[in-house]
Amino acid sequence: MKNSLPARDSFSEKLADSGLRATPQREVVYDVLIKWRDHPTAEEVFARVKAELPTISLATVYNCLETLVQCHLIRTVNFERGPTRYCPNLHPHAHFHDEKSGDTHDIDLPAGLLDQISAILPPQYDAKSIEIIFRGAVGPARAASVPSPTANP
Amino acid sequence: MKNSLPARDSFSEKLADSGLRATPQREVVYDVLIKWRDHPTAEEVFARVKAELPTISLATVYNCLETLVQCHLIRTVNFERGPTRYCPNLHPHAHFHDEKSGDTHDIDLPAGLLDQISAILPPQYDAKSIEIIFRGAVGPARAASVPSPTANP
DNA sequence: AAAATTATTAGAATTATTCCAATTCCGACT
DNA sequence: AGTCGGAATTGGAATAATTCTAATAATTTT
Repeated sequence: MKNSLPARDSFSEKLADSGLRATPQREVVYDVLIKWRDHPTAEEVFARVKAELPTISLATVYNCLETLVQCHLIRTVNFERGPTRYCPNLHPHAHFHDEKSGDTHDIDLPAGLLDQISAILPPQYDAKSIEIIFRGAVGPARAASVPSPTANP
Repeated sequence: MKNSLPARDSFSEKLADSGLRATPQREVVYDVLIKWRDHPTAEEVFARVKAELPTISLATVYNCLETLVQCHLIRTVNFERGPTRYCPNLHPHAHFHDEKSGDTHDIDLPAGLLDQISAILPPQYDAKSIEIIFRGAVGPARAASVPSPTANP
């Protein structure tokens, strides 16, 4: 079975599209984001990348992150004052911020929802992107229609 | 004609609800937010408030803003890295960030939209609030069905 | 392989915010 | 009115996050 993600190829390609090179630092920064998809801060990325490239500097991590954002390989996430966080999920999705744990989860958006939301804008407004952020709590799995998973494989 | 906004009353009341006082500094900070509804930063609020209270300190502006947020008199707005901005509009609304001018406009939400959006969440997720941010351009009023404005009054 | 370009690095500088300790203010009680 | 105590304000120091700068290193081009 071959990997369905065109990640490695499109990684170099997307950089090349902007006339930039796929350096070891950029690769490892990107790999770290792909591997731990928990919306880390630049400092957290720095800590993780150092395991692989012990001599990398924080400035380089900032540079790489900025570069990857420019090339549309990753996105920034900003809610609450505080450090910017980074997200390699490029599909349209919302973020759910769990106020208890501080964790942020990606929420996939049903097709058409974004169009529906843009429809509320007055005609002069032309939205290039829409960001949706939920804040709240993630409870224990609520007993919904399925009574109990006991008999499930 | 009496003012339809219960602002001044509810201002003192909402503070009192939290056992806090309506000080001149808090009042002027709040007034400034009500008067210029352009989502200013703390520094901008500081500059505006100084016209009225020349001896106020930046620390006090931060304190007042924080206090007003606690009492649900204003809200914070955070998009882009950069300073937190403040908004006295408590009705459910989205923000449209004009990338040309840098201005942020409030967009009223039609009734039911927030419920509809929350409906996309898996059952364990309980959202206390939803934030919607548009980014894009506010163009000149688009000529839609009307072919040309030439003959228009 | 020299020149030119691009990328990385460490540290200084900047920005935004919070912390702290010292007054000042205000309301309750004498 | 005078005093006590908590609440609020203040200026400056401290911290956190990010950007800037100038020097070096790596890669590509000539």
